[in-house]
Amino acid sequence: MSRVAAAKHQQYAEERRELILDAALQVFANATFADAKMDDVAAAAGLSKGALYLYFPTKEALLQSLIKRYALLPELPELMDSIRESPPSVGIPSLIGEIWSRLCERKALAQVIVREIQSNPARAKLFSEQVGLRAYHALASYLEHWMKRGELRHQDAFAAAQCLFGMLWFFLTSQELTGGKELHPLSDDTIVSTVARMFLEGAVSNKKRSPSHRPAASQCARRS
Amino acid sequence: MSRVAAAKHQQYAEERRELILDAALQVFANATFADAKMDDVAAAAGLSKGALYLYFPTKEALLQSLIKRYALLPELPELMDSIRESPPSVGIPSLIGEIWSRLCERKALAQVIVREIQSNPARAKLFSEQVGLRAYHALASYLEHWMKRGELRHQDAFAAAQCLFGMLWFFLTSQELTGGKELHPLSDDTIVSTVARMFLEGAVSNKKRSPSHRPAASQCARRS
Amino acid sequence: MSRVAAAKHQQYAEERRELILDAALQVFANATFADAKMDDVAAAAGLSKGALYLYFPTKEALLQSLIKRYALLPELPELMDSIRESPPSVGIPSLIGEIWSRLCERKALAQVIVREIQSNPARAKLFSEQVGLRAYHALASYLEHWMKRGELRHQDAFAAAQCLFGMLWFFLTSQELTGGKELHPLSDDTIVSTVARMFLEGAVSNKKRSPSHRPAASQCARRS
Amino acid sequence: MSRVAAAKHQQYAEERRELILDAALQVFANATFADAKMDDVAAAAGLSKGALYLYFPTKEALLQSLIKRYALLPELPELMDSIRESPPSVGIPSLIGEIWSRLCERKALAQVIVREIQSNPARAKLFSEQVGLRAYHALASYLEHWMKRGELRHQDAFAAAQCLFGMLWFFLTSQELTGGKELHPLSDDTIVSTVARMFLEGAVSNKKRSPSHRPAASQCARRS
DNA sequence: AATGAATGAGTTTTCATTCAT
DNA sequence: GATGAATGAAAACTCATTCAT
Repeated sequence: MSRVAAAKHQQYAEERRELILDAALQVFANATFADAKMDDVAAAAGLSKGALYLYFPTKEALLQSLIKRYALLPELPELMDSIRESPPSVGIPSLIGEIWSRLCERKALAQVIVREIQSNPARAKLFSEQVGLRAYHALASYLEHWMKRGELRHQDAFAAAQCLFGMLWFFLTSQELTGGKELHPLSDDTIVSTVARMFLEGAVSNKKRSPSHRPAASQCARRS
Repeated sequence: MSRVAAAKHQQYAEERRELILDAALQVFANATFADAKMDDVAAAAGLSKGALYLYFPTKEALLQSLIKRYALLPELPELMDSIRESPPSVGIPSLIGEIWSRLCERKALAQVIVREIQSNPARAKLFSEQVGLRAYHALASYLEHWMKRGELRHQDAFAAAQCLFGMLWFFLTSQELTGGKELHPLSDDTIVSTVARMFLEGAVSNKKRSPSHRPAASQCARRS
Repeated sequence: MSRVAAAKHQQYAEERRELILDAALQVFANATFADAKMDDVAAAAGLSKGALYLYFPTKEALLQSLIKRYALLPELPELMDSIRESPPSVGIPSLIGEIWSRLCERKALAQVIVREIQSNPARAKLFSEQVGLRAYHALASYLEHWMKRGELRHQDAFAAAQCLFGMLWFFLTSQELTGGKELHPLSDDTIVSTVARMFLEGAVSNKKRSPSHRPAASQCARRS
Repeated sequence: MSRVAAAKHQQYAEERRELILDAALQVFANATFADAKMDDVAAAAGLSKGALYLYFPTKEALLQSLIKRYALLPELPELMDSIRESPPSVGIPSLIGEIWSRLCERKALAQVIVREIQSNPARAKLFSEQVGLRAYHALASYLEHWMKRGELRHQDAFAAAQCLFGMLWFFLTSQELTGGKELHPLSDDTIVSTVARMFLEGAVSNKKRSPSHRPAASQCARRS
């Protein structure tokens, strides 16, 4: 086979894989991985069952490719770079807005990941190495940068990063869980601004807060 | 059968169910529900497979009983009652400490719930009605109470409650996901105090904050 | 479970295994192992497919159990013992008769073994260790015994043993191959006596053979 | 198409078939026919899978062509002709040497045949008619020729022929089975001379044998 | 009430065969 | 003629559920 033909080949195969991964994402999002049938994936991809196995050796490999390829937030490092020099009061709201809109686009993937990762060490490792830690490090390093400059309170940057992700993640995944969509719908704007203010300023009323006298914080600090 | 005998009967059956649910929780926590075998549940309970079916008609019923019975935070309303009159600066850190210790005890249950609920509408409805909303309402009503009194900033109380739960939940579930346990271990105290301060005060450094001029929040509000 | 109940259990399971192995032998003998279906084995055993897997973990394990358990000639060592003191002129014909009748009983097993063993190293090793070598050694040691006493010609005893088995084996397996059954049927007696005489005396006519002058043997020896 | 072009065509197709059969022989020898994949045959032939089907309609047809075309000992009749006038003491050792060297060359084919023929009536018939019987008849007729001349003992010539083939066949196929190759290696010369002497003279020591008084043979004859 | 052997529908995976290019 | 992607029927194996004991 000529070099050109081989390259065409490669590209075709890549398209096929993409097509199948898309289909798999749809199917895995609507049921547990274990409950999802390869038949359904095939049907969703408009292919025969056998064709799936031309591109992925097993069902498990299909899932792992899904986790790897559609990394949850592959663009996070770039996002972080773009706001690195913006102070948190500007950078964080903007960052949260970006993350939220991207997470919403990838809700199905997020669902699959949250469900399938914990129960399986191999998948957990894969996610942690390929996806999870990078995001933490990028955000934590941004926070540390501004802690040093005195804009942000000194604290464990990794823990603070988790607080931020935690709030967003919970809004994302709890909408179905709590029937939030019907019972207490929140607009994207509300979510983003709530998280941003909560992360930056907390819930305490402004008038109750004075630089000289802040019992809440000191108490809290003392407690731990 | 005499009334007394019937009662004994009832009690015995109840004990059996309890025994089986405990076993099921162990088993379901270590694997996906779909991957967990009834054989394993039976073995963990020290019973025969057949005996399981004397007390639960199907595997699915077993899971649903699990979700119902071991509600994730059944004592939350009482907890809220006990701090209702404490101002947030005192009540919130205390509440967070209590919730965290209870969540840690029930990590297995939390894992099962987070995994199995989303993929199945019936289970989601069950959780939402029986468990989820109550917790939100209790916390939201506490927050609203102190918003009215001017201690807390006015905002969507439901959203604020989600922020709080989100941070805790994420710390709970992300430890395995991100390899947090080995790579960046955080003590329970660190977690509790970090969440408490973050919820109350946010991440912004104190000296940067002035009652009269707060660009972060306004910017944030404008942005969204 | 009481010791008695456990023992009963064991025995029951053993009977089941026996039943299944019998069925498997029938099925594997009529088709290649690879072509035989577990459904067919189940049907032949009067059980469901699932029941097979209660007693044998895989199809391959079933075959290997078959090879091990129904060793082709487990009684050969005893047979050899019983004729050890008989001179070859008596012992060999008797031995051949015994072997032949036993082989005929186990024709199905022999077919399975001859087909399935060569293509799979694991099976070949199993057969060689569990079954094959013992038989060779037993016969070879008998032959050596009588070579030392001068009753048998000195030669490689292992090779001579193979000649004997080879003739019998070939009669056994070639009947279907060559259509021997219809085209040139041979009675068991003919086969046994032919092999016995051939092994002891060879094909050369008696009158042509003289102690002083034997061109055949010398020529043969010179050739190799 | 002109006659010439058609002939070229024919020849080309014939070459293709030859190429494929060679590849198939390699592949079928290393695994069971059922376990061998058409992909492997195609790869071994350096062709695409589709091309195989241009020359053989099915996998089964490929096997049957293999059996027919590469008849195990097509040259046996000629060999027999060439020794027809040599007395057995000369002709048999020479014949055995020739057969052995040819069998060794065609070990792969022999393996395929012995495995695949028995389990399938159609294949067995094919082999028997096309290949097996011719060889038997040729050898049997040679033996009968020299029985009549008094050089060989009178006996069933067909059975005697089977004895000869059986010994050789067994040496050929048992080398892997019994681990003979490692545990008790025999040189080609040893095998050929052992079989030749065994066939002609048997195992009995010469000094024990007297023309006038031979209990072994008579006993043997009486027994059966 | 308790058991655990048996069931069989349902799932993943394989591979001979086809056919559009 | 040649290719190899696609097919789909078939097979091994699993496991929730049943039921005779």
